[in-house]
Amino acid sequence: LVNQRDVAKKAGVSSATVSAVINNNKFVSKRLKEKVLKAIEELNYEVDLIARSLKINRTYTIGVIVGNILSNFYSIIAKSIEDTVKKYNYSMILCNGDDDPSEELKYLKILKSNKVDGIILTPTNKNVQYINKIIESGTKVVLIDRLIEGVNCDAVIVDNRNGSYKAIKYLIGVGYKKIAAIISPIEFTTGKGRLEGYLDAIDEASLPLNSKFIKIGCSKKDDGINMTKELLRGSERPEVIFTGSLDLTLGAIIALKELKLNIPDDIGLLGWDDVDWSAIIDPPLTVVGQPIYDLGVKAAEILMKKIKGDKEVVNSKSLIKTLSTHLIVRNSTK
Amino acid sequence: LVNQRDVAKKAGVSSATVSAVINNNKFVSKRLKEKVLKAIEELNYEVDLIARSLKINRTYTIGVIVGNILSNFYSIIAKSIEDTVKKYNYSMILCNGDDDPSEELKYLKILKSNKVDGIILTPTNKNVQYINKIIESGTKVVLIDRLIEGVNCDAVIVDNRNGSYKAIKYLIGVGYKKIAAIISPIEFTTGKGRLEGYLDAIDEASLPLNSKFIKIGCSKKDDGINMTKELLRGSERPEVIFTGSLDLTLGAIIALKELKLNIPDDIGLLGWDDVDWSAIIDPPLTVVGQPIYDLGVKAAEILMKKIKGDKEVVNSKSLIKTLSTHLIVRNSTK
DNA sequence: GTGAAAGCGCTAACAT
DNA sequence: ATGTTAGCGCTTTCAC
Repeated sequence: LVNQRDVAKKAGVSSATVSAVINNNKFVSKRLKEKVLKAIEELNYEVDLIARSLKINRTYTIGVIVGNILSNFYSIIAKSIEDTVKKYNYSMILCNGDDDPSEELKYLKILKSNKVDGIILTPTNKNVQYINKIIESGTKVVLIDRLIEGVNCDAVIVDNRNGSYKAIKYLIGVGYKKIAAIISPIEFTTGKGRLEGYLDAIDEASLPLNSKFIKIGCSKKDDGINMTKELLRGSERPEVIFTGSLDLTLGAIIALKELKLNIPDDIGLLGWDDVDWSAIIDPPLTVVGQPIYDLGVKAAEILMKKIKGDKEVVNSKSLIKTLSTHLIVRNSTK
Repeated sequence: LVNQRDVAKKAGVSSATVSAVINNNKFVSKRLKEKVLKAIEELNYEVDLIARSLKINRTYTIGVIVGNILSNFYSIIAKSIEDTVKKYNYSMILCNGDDDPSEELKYLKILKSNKVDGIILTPTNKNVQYINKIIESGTKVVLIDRLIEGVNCDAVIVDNRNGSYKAIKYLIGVGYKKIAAIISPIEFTTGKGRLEGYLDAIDEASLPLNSKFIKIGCSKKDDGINMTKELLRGSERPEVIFTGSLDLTLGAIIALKELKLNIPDDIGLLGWDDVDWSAIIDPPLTVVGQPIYDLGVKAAEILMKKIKGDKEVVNSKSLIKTLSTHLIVRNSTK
């Protein structure tokens, strides 16, 4: 490995001069600068970013930990964050927390050790202590999609309760009475809010609440498949299913197709998230759409401001930005 | 920040002893060990992985650079790699090369500086020099999905030419004559192979070759949309379109729906890659399926073996593993 | 068994 | 304008 000293030796200067040339932060005479550049060229030298960051504690990269790398929802989030930070000359490294606290912790540690300047994550609710430690250490953090108690930091989320409420209200409006819901864990604010909206709408319409119609579990595709099947095994069949996340929706569709149930004739389906395939599947899906790309953009922008030391943002300890959802009616509901 | 010296001071030992305790690689008396552990506990100390790796040149993490983070194809690849390396107690950080040589180079540098023990990437063909440099520096590399000339390293790919050949042959078999193809750039071995298969099958059947029926461009969704529309603007309309990548397929479907063309009555569609939505869209898609998850598993396993210094793998300079594709016939073709 | 000290590659005072 | 040097936090050889 060729290092700064090798370059310095070859150019006949000190390593400080080499550093100055590389970082362009001190005046170096044209003559020496050229010598150094030439030596760098010839030796094919490259700065060791890791050694540098050991020193300066800054890397110009941010880390992102998402809930489930397989989900299109998180792909879009990741892409929007990267697109945004790229404008600030920042790079992004992505980690798969997999909605698993121990994986999350592992990657939090890796990111911290790699001295990323900031972290954006969809938190599980088990690592608040460590997250606080990271914040105290000076690394900027912003939460996305989910909130957690006990950590004081900015976040950008969506009006979960309201999105869900509007959806169920719509279903009731078009005549559905037996409405089932498949929701992600209520320890997450997403699951909690989406369940609340469901409950509120059912209550408001004075519909009987049937606990057998409510399934709560992890939010991956397979969980969606399983919970849908469970739901349909019951003696009483719902007229429509509301699924409270993208992958839960995907799972429900797969299960319904497998059971050869026609949507919406045999059973209706109202999903969460509007993505590429939402409109092209059979039938096109009625969904609660959330501004996924925007979620990432907003989070990244807040993070960049915090990193740059923007007073307004830095002073407000925990700014929570809530974006709104909107109902998109297509053909999976009658 | 609390460091090893702080722990050493608190425990009344030397920092060498602290290091020994942490790494469990020297004999330390029970008495001192306990003291050290207690100090670590009380100070909430954590090793700085980056400082450590500056010293030992090992991180127990690998880096993955994918072509397009938005594509489900790459999500699956990433997940399968992570699942696999996790078994070896390795972590994975993911970067979005975005099929852009300069982004790829940027992330290659970041990964190298972060001293990842290995890298898996779907290469563009512009950074062979740098990739070779990385390999020479001792970092293990394995290519996935695409091959590039001029770099000597292991790779796992798919039988592109054959997959495409079988698909077109099938189309010809069921009576299609005017067969269009939308393919990713032929500088990539994927695009090249898939085009070859198309050409070979057309040739073998002595069908006239219509250059207007061949569109070659980037492999993102929007490119698929645009090329499909271009194709349909021509005076002569193909009877069926073959799309040579997942996102190209997605784009074609979106474009066709937008143009209100019925699949397969107005025009047939044969796509590439079998993913979650392939079978649930309208109509269910006939596709060339490739073992996506397996691609990642194989690549990760080879990488792990190289990192562990497995003789067999390390000695064979550039082992290319080719997995096979298979045609899945559904309803998007007549 | 344990500790002192050198050094990984870099940056930033400080001295010249 | 350029060089000397200390030190970021860690590991590891070599004394003791």
